[in-house]
Amino acid sequence: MQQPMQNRKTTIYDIAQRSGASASTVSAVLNGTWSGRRISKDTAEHISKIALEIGYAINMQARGLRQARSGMIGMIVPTHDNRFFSSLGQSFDSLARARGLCPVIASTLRSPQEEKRIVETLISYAIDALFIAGATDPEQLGKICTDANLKHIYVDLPGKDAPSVLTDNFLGAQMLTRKLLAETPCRAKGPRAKSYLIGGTINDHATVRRIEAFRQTLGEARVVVDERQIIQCGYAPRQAAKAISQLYGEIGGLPACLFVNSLTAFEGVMSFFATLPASAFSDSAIGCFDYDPFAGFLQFPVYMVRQDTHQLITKAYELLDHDVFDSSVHEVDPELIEPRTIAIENLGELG
Amino acid sequence: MQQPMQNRKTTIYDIAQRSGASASTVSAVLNGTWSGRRISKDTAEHISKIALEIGYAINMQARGLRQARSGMIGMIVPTHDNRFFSSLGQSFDSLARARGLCPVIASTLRSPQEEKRIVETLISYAIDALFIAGATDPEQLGKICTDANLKHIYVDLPGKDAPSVLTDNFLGAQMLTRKLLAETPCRAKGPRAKSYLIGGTINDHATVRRIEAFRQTLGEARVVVDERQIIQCGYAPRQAAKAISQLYGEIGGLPACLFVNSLTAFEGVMSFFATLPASAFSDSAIGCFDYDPFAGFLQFPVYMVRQDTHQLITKAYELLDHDVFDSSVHEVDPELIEPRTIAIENLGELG
DNA sequence: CTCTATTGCGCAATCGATTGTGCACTGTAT
DNA sequence: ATACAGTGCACAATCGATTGCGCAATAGAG
Repeated sequence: MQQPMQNRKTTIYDIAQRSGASASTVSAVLNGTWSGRRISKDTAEHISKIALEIGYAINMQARGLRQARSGMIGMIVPTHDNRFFSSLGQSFDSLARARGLCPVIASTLRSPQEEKRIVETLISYAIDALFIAGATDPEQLGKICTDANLKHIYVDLPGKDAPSVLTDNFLGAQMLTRKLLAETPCRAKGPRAKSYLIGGTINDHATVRRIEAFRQTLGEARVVVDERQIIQCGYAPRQAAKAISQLYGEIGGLPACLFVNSLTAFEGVMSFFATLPASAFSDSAIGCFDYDPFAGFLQFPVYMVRQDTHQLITKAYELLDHDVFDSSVHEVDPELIEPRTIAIENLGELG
Repeated sequence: MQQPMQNRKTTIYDIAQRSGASASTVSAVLNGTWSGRRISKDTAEHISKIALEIGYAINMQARGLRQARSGMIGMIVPTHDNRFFSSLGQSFDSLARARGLCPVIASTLRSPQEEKRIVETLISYAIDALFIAGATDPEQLGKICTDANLKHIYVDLPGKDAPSVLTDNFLGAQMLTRKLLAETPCRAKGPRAKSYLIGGTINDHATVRRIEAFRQTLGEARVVVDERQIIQCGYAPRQAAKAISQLYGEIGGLPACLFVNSLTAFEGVMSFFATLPASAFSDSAIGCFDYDPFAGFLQFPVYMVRQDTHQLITKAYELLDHDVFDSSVHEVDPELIEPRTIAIENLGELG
């Protein structure tokens, strides 16, 4: 059936020759516009059959050039190797393919130069839309997209010039803080009786909202939070390890309530915790914003907030479909995960 | 500087007009072949300046159409949301961009139909090469790639028609099994004194090699392994949970030595472990092929094997660069990670 | 001063699919 | 028989960059 080994790939012209029809007819048949072009059903079926036989595959670059679109949709993330972003990526990928688009996920490594380069590259490939998930300089990217007339949607961070889909970080942090306060053994005295939030940076909108909720929730419990209880050490495990170690030294133990602001920071915290005796945790309630299945099974209970990545991406696609281009903000509720629970799996590993 | 808002994007023809040069000259200047085409340095600089001013961005579809290449490189993985594959993805992405290629990672969800569709799609976009990491039907994909004249390299699974880069699964499993045997408390009696391997499927080459090593290493210790000690329950957490629960019932506790074949299976195992008292683990040595930072900090020690994803991808790119197209197999050593260790981070989160 | 090299660059075809337009033919109403 | 509407399809331009080829101008040789 297949033709042996032409070095050149088969084109609509090859099919035109074999079928006796013109290239435009073949094109119309293969892209589904044939009835609109008043091609007879017989012709259409004949051509389709030949295309199948010789194993025709369309050249998307040719189509894209003509149509000034590519059928690809892009998303930028800080890194792939992160539970949250890879989960976003999985949903992005599945939903893109479900609507016939080719997903392209690129990582920026949190570098403003890289994220600019990447977006420009994606624009050169004429992607049909861009999801911006994690950007150090959203304004810069927004301007580039606008100039290039590229639809873009912010995911997990708010943008000024286009719609955003966010986790309700305030709600999540509020749930987590309340839970931690409720579960705190309350035996700790002095500086150890305080609550601490560790990890993240002020540049990050999510972190800002979580801190607000942390403050307000503690305020409801008539506790005043001072600056030293909010430890902004970034996301890197190493920094977090250093920070928690220092705190431990300063207050002579773990605080009654510890809110870790990201999984990567929690990795660092854990590497310090590993040096402590089991008894060190008995007076503390520990929580983490973001979910990891194993983190729920440590020696001590860890409360976690799980963002609904699938819903975030689903909403983002809905905004695309409905041609929403204002700078509206759409929030998705996260979920509080109790210790020793395996959360419902993402699409990936249902097998 | 920027022109206000042309609906159409600027092309080399726009630059040709403004500079007084021809489109072919502009093209040569912008793609770097100008000295080969004997364009003067003055002209080149003049054109480059104009291109910068009006914010020209090349149309990669036009270039790709003409050159029958795209400047994109593809990789297929089962899922994004998996520590191993997302780590592969991160290295793939970084190294692609380092050599000026646009990375495209697509997930197959372990479906033969999907993986076929995806590869065909990528071929339609004229990707320059494809890394196949995780495929249920590698032969099928190999044939498609060969027919399309597409360079492909297998990563983490061996292919028959192209080079493969693999973790030395035998070595990894041997290291892990030896470690587990050395660390087994040896107090368990009867059926609980045996060693068990749980997770994975026989269809998977990695699993096969790991089982071989498990068997041989136990053989060295003069232990015969029967079929029931190798529990092939797939990768899904749920299946693994069921399997370990059943085993626990059958042998009246945990085995002296438990080799879990993947992180996802280990998630399922953990969800069962969470129902057990801490004392249940005292007679067992537990290990997992694949690494998770939190899994190292559970109530009991967990020995893990960490695959060197960066090296796997680096080698794969080297094979591309050196035009290796035979079906040679290249192995990369994994690393045994002791409990309570944070392994060296991947590129992603160096911050 | 003529003749060949070399320099510098433009012309036009090309990649493969899409799409606006128009031609030929059939059927039908007048 | 003439006109008119529909049917079914082909022609050729087009998207934007690349590239083989060739022409003009200048430089240097004799």
